[in-house]
Amino acid sequence: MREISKRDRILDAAEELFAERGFDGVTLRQIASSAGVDVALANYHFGKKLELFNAVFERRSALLNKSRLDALRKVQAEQADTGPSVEQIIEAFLRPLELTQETADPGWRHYLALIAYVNNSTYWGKRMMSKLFDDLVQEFIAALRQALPTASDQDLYWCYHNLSGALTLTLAQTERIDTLSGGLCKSSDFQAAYDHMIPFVAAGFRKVCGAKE
Amino acid sequence: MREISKRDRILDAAEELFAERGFDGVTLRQIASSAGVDVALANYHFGKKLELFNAVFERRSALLNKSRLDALRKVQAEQADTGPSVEQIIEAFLRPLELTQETADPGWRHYLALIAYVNNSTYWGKRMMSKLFDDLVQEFIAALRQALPTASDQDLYWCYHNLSGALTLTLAQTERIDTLSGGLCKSSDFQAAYDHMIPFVAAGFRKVCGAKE
DNA sequence: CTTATTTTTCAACAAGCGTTGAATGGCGTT
DNA sequence: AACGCCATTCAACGCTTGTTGAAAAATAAG
Repeated sequence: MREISKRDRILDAAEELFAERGFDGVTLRQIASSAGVDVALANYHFGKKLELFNAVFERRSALLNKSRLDALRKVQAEQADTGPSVEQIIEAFLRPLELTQETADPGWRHYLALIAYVNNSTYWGKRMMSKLFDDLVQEFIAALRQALPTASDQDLYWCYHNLSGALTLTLAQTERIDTLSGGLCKSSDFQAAYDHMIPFVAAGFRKVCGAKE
Repeated sequence: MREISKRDRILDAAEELFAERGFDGVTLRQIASSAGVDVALANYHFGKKLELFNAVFERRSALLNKSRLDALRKVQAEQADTGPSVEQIIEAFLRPLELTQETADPGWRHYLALIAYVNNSTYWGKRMMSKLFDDLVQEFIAALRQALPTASDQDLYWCYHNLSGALTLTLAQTERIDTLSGGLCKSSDFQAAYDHMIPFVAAGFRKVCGAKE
């Protein structure tokens, strides 16, 4: 069993704490303490606090984007003639996020909550989301445009906005749905969330963007 | 034209800044400076920083809840025989939030962004959302349960979760959809957002919770 | 073993934080 | 005009913050 380097322990601790309390709600001393290292070590490895935040945000983004894009390419290849259905595209958009549930690493869960925090904030979203996730999103929207040839771009983007919102709240894992439902639904159960989200969102896309009958 | 009291100016400034940067991202000195008052005045009127945060969050909640509940009661009275449709219920849930666009007061916009911030955070959500908004939400879910008599409660709550997510991201007004769509969609245009969200979400509810054909 | 390099800790800095008690101001009542 | 009462400011407190340069420890190289 490989030892985890102190550098990685700092990233892990920062990931968890930033996800829980945001950039300003966490001090470098809390991070260092949680990682079991001196406070100056974060500065040595990553520079300023903001650079540590960026490092955390970027660490897993490439891997995540690749696994989602791979899923899209796969259904596109399988349905090379007709093109993938709306459900298949949304499935490819969401299911790779479950990857985080299977691995033993709890860091993925914290990371997804961090994405939700950034995506829901004007201030942080502008600084961090576009650079890392815009290309991927436009790929998926292009696929949806093909699956819904009668859709206007405006309708398409508003529908994506609804999907993005439902996803963001899921990633945030706020446990609010647990309370509201009296324990019937669990924020930690991504699979159940996506099982419901995929048909929900697909029906929404078809209704708003589908061919008028 | 009535002068705005310094007490209210503090609430307004705090509302705007908390919505933008979160509880920990704002200092009392920034709030005081933005309100044009001394830093000690916030403490005189509201006590600790956290109490000011609570005061901001509670200030508009009763009025907002009333206007949404009134909208629900109205469609329920209009459709006393059959009960309101899914679309009508969701319309009553969302449209009152537009109220904020018509009034000249920009505070409502900041307030809704603050709700989004709180609702998307595990930490703040647990402390602030339930107390003020649970009763209202359960009212709407009860109405939806009646409109969708074949639905299981679990399906119902997951669908509400999707609605809540789409709404939360809308309230956050992150302008991310503006960028993605190349200006075609505007975060500031609540009406366009709800025009698309209502049919989108209604179709989702029907798909997941509707009678199997 | 010695040296060179990287990693980690130590100790401290200036700046900014939330908060407070005392002083000041304005304003209606007597 | 003197009083009392809020509202507001002033000045300062003890504490925590992010950051840094130098010391120490660990690791790698010769």
